[in-house]
Amino acid sequence: MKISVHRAPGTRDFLPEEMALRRYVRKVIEETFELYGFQPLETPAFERLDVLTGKYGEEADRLIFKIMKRGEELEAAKLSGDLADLGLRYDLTVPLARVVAMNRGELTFPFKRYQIQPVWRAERQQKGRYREFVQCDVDIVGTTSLAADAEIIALTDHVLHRLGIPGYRIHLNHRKLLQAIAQAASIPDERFLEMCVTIDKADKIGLNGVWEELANKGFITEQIVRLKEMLSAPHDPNVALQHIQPFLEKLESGQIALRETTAFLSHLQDMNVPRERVSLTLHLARGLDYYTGPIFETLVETPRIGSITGGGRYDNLIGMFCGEAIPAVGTSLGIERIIEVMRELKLFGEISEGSARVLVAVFSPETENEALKIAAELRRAGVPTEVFLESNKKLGKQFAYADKKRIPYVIVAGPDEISQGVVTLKNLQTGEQKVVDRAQIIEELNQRFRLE
RNA sequence: GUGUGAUUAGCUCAGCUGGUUAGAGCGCCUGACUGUGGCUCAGGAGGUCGGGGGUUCAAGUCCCCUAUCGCACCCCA
Repeated sequence: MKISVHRAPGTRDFLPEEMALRRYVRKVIEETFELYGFQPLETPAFERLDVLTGKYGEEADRLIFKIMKRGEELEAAKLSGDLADLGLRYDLTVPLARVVAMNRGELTFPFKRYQIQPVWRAERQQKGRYREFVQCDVDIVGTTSLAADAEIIALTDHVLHRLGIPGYRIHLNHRKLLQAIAQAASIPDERFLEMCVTIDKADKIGLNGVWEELANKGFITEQIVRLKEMLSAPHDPNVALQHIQPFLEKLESGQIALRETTAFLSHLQDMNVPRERVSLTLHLARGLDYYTGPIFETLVETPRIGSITGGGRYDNLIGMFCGEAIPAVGTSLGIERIIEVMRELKLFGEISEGSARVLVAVFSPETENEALKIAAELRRAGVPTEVFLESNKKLGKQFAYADKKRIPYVIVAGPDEISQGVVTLKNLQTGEQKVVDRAQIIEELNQRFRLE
C-alpha cells in the first residue's frame, strides 16, 4: 500500500542544492553579526503558552501553533476548555525576553545576541509566506542609547551589502513620531493603532489607497487632510525631517520625537551608513504592538516580495516578564526572502559547496581496491572525495555522475595506470587531463585548489 | 476564518464545441562512442487522466461529491 506523500501545508524540504544556498547566506550573516560583537543564542522550539500569548496583539495570538495537553491533564482540560498548555515559538523576540528575564543576574549588559532558528505560524500559506520558516534576529538588550538602534541599522546595511543585494532601501520611522503625528491630526489615542495599521499599507495599496481606507473606517476628512499634509514627505531622511518639523514642534511629544529622530539619523551618518540606502518613511508603522521607539523595515524593488528585514525598539516587552523595565532594540532578517531575492536576481554564482571536489572512478571490479585506497588517502589529506560505489559501471556513467554532482575532478586508475604507478586526473570544467604520479596526487590537487 | 483557481508520464504542460490504440518538451534507460561527462543522432521504458458517483451509444473533456495543492483577503518575515 502506498502512503500519501504530502508535506504538511506551508512547510518545505530543502534538498542539497537548496541547502548550499541557505548555508552560504547564513554564513555571511553570522560572520557579519560577529564582526559587530554579537553572540549566538538558541532557545527551545516550544514554550509555555502563557509566555507566548498576549505579546503580539490579539490577532497574532490566534496564529500561535498550540500543543495539546497530554494524558490525564488533557482529560481534565476537556471540561475547562483549556486544551493546550504549550505552543511553538511565534518569533525569536519573546523567547529572548524570557531568557533575559530569567538570567538577568548573569548576563552582561548591553547583551548583544543573534539567533537563527525556525519559527511557526498557524496561518494559511501564501506566496513567500510559510507556516514554518527560519527567522534570524539580532538584538541589543539593556540600553536606551540610540547608538544601539543605529548599530542595528548599520549591521543590516552591512549584511545586505555583503550579500550583494542591489537596490535595497532601509525605511526608518519612530513610534513617537507617529504618536505626535496622530496627535497633530487630532486622532484620539484609542484609534492610534488603527491608524498605524492602515497607513502601514502604503507600499501595498499606495498613499491614495490609504486615504480611501481611512475614510471608509470613519476617520473624518479633517484628520485625513492633516495626515496627508504630514505624510506626503520625500524619502530623504533630512528633508523628510524638515518637512514634518513645523507640524510637530509645538507639541511636547513632537519635540521629543524630533530630537530622538535627529540623534538617530546623525548616528547613522557617523557609522557610515550610505545616505541613499535609508529613508525616513513616515507612513511606516509595523504591525506588532510592542514597539516603542525607532522602527525599521528593508524593502527591495525587485522582486516585489515585501520586506526583507524588519525591527525596532521595544522598551517594555522584557519588563512584562520580570517587572523591571529592560530596554531593547533589534531586527529580524528575512533569510528566506533574502534567498528568494538572490535566486530571482541570479546573485548566486557557482556554489558547489556540499559536493566533493574529487571523484575516484572505479575502472573494474579488479581495480576497485586501488580506487578505495586512493580515496582514503585523499580524505586523510582533507580533500573532500567520493569514490564511485559500484564497480561494474562504465567510465562514461561515472563521468556523467561527477558532472551532474558538479564534482570538478575525476581520478581514473585503470590497469595501465596501476602498472605504471600513476593515475589519470581530469578537470571536468576545462576538459584538461593529465597523468600524475601516484605519490604526487595530493600535491597536484592542492596546487590546483590554491589557484582557484 | 472568507473567497477563488487548479489536479493528465519522474518534472513542466498540451488535449478545440464529448468520438476508436492520450501527446510534446525536459529528465530517465540503451546504443552510435567495448578507458572519458557536457553537444548531436537513433531507439526504448514510463499514464486505471487525484479518488468516488452520475448523464450518455460513447467521458481526460459535461454534472455532483470528496481529497489534495496553489492564489487572494485579514495579518506578517
